[in-house]
Amino acid sequence: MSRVTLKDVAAKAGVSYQTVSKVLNGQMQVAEETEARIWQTITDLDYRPNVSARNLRTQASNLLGHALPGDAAQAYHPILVQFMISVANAAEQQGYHLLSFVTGNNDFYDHQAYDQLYARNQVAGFILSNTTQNDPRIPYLLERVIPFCSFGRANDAWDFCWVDVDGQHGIELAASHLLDLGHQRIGFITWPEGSQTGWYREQGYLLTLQAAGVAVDPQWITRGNNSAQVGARAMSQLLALPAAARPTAVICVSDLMAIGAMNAIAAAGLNVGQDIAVTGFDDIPMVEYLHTPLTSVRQPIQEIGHYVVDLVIRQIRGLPIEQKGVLFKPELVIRASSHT
Amino acid sequence: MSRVTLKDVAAKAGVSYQTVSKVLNGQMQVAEETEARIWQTITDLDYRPNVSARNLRTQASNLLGHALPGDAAQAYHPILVQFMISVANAAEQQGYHLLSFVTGNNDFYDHQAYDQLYARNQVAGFILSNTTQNDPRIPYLLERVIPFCSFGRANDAWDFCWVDVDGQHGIELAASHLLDLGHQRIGFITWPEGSQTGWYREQGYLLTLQAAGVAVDPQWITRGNNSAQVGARAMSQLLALPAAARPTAVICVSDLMAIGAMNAIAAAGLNVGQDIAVTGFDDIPMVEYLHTPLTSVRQPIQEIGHYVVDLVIRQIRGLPIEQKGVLFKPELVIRASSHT
DNA sequence: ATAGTCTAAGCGAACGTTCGCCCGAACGTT
DNA sequence: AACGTTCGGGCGAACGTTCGCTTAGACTAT
Repeated sequence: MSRVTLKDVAAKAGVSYQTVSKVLNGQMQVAEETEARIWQTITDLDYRPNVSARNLRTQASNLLGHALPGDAAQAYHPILVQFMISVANAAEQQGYHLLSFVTGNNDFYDHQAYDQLYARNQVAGFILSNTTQNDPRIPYLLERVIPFCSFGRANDAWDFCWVDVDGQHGIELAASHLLDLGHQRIGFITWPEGSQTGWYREQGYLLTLQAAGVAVDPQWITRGNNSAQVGARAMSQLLALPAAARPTAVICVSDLMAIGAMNAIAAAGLNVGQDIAVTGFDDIPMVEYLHTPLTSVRQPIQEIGHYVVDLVIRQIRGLPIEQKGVLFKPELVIRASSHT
Repeated sequence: MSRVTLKDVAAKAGVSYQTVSKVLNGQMQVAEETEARIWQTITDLDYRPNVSARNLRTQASNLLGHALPGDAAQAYHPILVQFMISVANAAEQQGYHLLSFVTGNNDFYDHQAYDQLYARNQVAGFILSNTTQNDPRIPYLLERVIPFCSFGRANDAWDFCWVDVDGQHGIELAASHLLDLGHQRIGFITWPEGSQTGWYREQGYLLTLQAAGVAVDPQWITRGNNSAQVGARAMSQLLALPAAARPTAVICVSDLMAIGAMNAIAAAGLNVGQDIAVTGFDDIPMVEYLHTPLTSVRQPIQEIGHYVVDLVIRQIRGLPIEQKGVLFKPELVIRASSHT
């Protein structure tokens, strides 16, 4: 436990403890000489302010809450750790820390846990990830005027802070790249309808092909949950199409699905990159070293984390916010899976 | 901010606020009737105790610190998220929360951040992951009598709390399985020397082969960092051995390396599972759906997380600890990569 | 009837800060 | 010489709890 307090420092420096507090908080009403002496005493005694006392007095908290998916099995969100790291880094630069919690009863979007943490003054605000369309957390937090920022968009009608990656642009990059390579029949493996993220990416796919004068065959679009298994099944369906309709390239909305698709291609005796081009999304560390290295869309996760934190803290501190929603442009990392 | 306090509840219930506190903390000196009335008032007003005030008064904290690797690039620790989830779950069952922090200056084992958090009374103890041999954090924390528990062992001479997976046993399972299938020349792709985790796993490899009467050729053992790239390179080296010495099966100490090895096998025109058997370690969600599904050793990460939390909290609360170090047995999940 | 025990609840204090207000001294202005 | 201003620093109070001690009243035992 932190033994040395303000009073100890004050006693040794020969001032009142409130004066020490002033020095710590930079309220410049202290003579330079005195201030220097106090600082010296602080380092001499290795004094550290007590967080609870400070938070109690200021009615604040230096913690930002971030929910983890409560069920470990469904937890395969490949860039979650990277996101958390960038968030933690950014938060710490501003004197905040990250509180990771799981929501009860396997219900990731349960607002109880959010309510609890905020009402008890444990956290000053929240960072949301895995945001979905109609995400119930958002109206809940908005209504209570609880500071938060989401990684990911939700309903357009809701006026809240978010940062997202421009998935439409990411898929545009992939699609343009494939068109440039001469592909005309391009498949699209995506999530079930209703996914907002999926919708944006699909727009990128549809609009780019349309702009290139390619008529999209509805059979080219296959949907399923985010798993390699679904990717493989979807790819098999595409391969089963008659030769005239069969895609020569496939865009996947996640690396996981792309890996499954590549499996299915190999299982069918075809070569990824030569017979069929494949692109993924996320650029998880492993895809660089797959049998055929995977072309993938990389999100600027570092910047996103920093911006998310900035937006929450601005709300907490009551600072002005220029733009409530911000899109970051991803980049396309081209590898052999789309290059021959 | 939490508007309603003990005094508000007390006023409405017609008692002193200290009495309300007694009810909250179950100090049974309150008449049943009064207690019921107070509980009713608490729910009526939706009262939540202020965490900072409580922590200040009790000189405690309800937070457990856990360091994330500060550098996102090296952060590909596939089961880290699952570990965190199990830890957060277990902690919350005991009224604690998880504070995730990054250590400064890309030095994961920097003790400054630990010191800072503990001295400021921000956390009550720590959970260590990515523990290494000679891990400087351990003597540091021990010396200051800061409660902590490590996921992973370190120096045998150090007397501290840890929970680990029995890697030796895990590799024994893999090796026995391969021996049962008739393999005699079994390669081993592992981390550089000096890794304690690697050493245990290597023991499992060496002892199992030895017990089966197989003389291990030193050339079968290849080392490198934990990446698919290194796995591929190591596998290429093994494949380049003269036919009489070339392994017919390979045990990898991580799935990532196993994936790299499978790449190299495919690139050499051979078939995983038929020409060469491969096993991994971690059983990350994806390996089930690779081109050839990967046989892998699965760690009971849920139990590990719960036990780690239990050990820290016992230290914090001064409860007895029966056993300072605990090993959990992993299981082998057999798939096609070692099965035909 | 008196002393002793028990129960329910109240009260003051403290945890370590920060905040706002006050005050004395020194200085400059008219 | 009287007055306003600034500067450096002190002081009391408060944030919302928990803890230990005290006490009024009721009950029991002698």
